[in-house]
Amino acid sequence: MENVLQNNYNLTRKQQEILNFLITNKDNFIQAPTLNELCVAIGLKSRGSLHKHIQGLINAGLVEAPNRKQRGVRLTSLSLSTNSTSELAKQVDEGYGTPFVGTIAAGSPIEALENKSYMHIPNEIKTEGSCYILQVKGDSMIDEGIFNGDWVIIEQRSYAKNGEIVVALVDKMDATLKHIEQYPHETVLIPANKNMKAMHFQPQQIEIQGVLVGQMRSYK
Amino acid sequence: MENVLQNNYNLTRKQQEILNFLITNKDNFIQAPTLNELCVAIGLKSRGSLHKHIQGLINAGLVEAPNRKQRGVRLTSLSLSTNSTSELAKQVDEGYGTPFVGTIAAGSPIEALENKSYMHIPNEIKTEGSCYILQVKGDSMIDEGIFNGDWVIIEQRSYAKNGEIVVALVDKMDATLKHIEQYPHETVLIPANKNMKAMHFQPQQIEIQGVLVGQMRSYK
DNA sequence: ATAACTTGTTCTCCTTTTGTTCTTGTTGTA
DNA sequence: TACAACAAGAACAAAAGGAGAACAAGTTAT
Repeated sequence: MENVLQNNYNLTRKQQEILNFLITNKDNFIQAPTLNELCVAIGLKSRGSLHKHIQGLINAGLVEAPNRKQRGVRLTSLSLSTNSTSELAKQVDEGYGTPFVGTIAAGSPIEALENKSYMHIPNEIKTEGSCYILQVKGDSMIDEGIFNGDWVIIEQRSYAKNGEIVVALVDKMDATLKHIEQYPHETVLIPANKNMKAMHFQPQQIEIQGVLVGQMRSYK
Repeated sequence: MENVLQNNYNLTRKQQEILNFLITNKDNFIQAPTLNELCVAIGLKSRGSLHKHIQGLINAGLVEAPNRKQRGVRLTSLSLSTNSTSELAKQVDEGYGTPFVGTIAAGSPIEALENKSYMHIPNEIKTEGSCYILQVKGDSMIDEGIFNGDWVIIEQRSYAKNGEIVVALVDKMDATLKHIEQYPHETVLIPANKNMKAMHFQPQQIEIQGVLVGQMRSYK
């Protein structure tokens, strides 16, 4: 899945990611988020690092944060009204629910649906972040209790901790759902199926497209 | 669409919190609350501290408190009109969802929650019939991909086909989630766990309380 | 009416949180 | 190799928040 945002400004990738996060989650914050809260939500450990990105968004007029006041980061009306708003964000905002994107099978690209549809899923199996749903094809995660035909809820995110289950894009070609272990010189994708072996890659071969946060199954 | 908790640009976090409290509880006070009452309600020990926040709300025109008169704190028409949509309306509008009843563990009665709660689940994992949700304790269905802590959606029903997964009440005592096989002179409950054995009962010992129609899991 | 009590107000002193700026180091790319 | 993007963390000042004392104006009880 490509980046859902169109780049109308000279934003860096990270700035774009943060803007995307702010737009998709603007209704999820009771109060305008502080830098620390955003760090946690986005996966940064340093306020200082985040601040630089926010500063870039402020310069672009997309975000405002009262100088020196401790009142959090807010979107400007500009960023809310321009077409820089991602399709995904718009749809979530309009109350369609969580987008059901398509199917994921080991060794193939994600197969998108012709007509995107939406499901209303409980908050218990999704996160504050921007989430989407895939249907699983195959048995590569069977020991983890993820079966052929199950739906998985994925938080859109480009990083992961070791051991998390991720949607990984291999060589910009094949999408797959696996446990991930990332080391400086190697990234390992580990299926949860006794009959399958872990696969080893160069870190740059792997692009994380999301992290598993929930799962559903129908017995009908 | 927006609720009571909407951000006001000029307010600090505490001011916003207090304003939210006043709005959501405006009908719960017989008289306008005093500073001391608000301290108790909000969790402050010092009137002086609270007064500073109230002063900020007064300056913002959102609250009024007759100067020096001992009349308590009340909302202005401004704050009442700009925040008229209550969260309650939202809940009524959306319906209550599917009841979350309690937990089910092999070999124990269903443990009901004191405060029943509700989840909104997608139609894909429930049926037209009346459904409820249980949280699974234990590993008796692990080979079926139902893990400890998973939620299961149960259609309330007193009969089942052979092979279906049911909530079965054994001897009017213990509730359990198992595959069921019903024969004229015997009812068998079959766990989905290689380490556990099927259990055989007289038909009259078993009472079916529902049939599994869906399952959910959180990886948060 | 007087005393006792409430209540809003102001003040000082204090801790925690937050935004900001820096330096250091890593990584990916032209 | 050089450069931009990015991350982590230290350090700092201002803002936000909290406790409590003191006081004056109103209210209540005796």
